[in-house]
Amino acid sequence: MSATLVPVFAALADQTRWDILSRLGARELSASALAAELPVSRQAIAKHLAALAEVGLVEPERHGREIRYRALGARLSEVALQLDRIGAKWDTRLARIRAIAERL
Amino acid sequence: MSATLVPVFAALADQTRWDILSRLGARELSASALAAELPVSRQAIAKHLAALAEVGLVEPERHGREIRYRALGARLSEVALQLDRIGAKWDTRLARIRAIAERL
DNA sequence: AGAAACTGCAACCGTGTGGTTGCATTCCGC
DNA sequence: GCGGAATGCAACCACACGGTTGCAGTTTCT
Repeated sequence: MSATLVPVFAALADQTRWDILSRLGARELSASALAAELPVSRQAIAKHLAALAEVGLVEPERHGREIRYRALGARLSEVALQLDRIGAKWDTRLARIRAIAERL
Repeated sequence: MSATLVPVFAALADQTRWDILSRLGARELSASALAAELPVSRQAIAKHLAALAEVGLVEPERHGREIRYRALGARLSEVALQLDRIGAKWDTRLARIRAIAERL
């Protein structure tokens, strides 16, 4: 059910990737451009972008000789929806148990 | 802004922890009880439960000589809401840029 | 055509972490 | 009170992963 979610969370469980995502959320940038703004090497950025693209959080687009990436908010919202559903399910379960307990 | 979210995603980026969470979503269980259902040792489960409790996804409750845990769906939904907000912000940014581009 | 700039690939390193085993400890029940 | 069943703590291990450096391959602009 949520097995496919784990890789997405793995991708989101890193501060550097959030630094990247927040910048890509504002405007499209290449790996080199990101490396100029962040305190890590371009190759590290490239790995992060590959990881983010793997789970659909980011999308590459050739633009001349550089490749710009953009953050996909729709994908993030999609994950958020699944999370919310799971959380809601847990709570309804508990609510049911509480109701039974009160009846006794 | 989202700095406080990273530890939560780190907690969610593990299949075993999802196995634990899905069981705790159905009913409260102790570490030993979970260890009986999952193919890992009790101590491993205890570590996972500590990690999950650390980010508020799970809550312990003494019940006799055992400690039962329950999954907190509200916390998960809270995270989902923050995620959705961030995703929406990215998309509005892009929409604004597209609007400007079309005007030119 | 050639130089500059950007991307891609590979090897390597240190650390964080999921997992284990072993033992100490606490607490219920007979 | 004592034995058993639960948790807690510590040391240890293997592997994944974030990061680096170095070099090769492409594409563009003059």
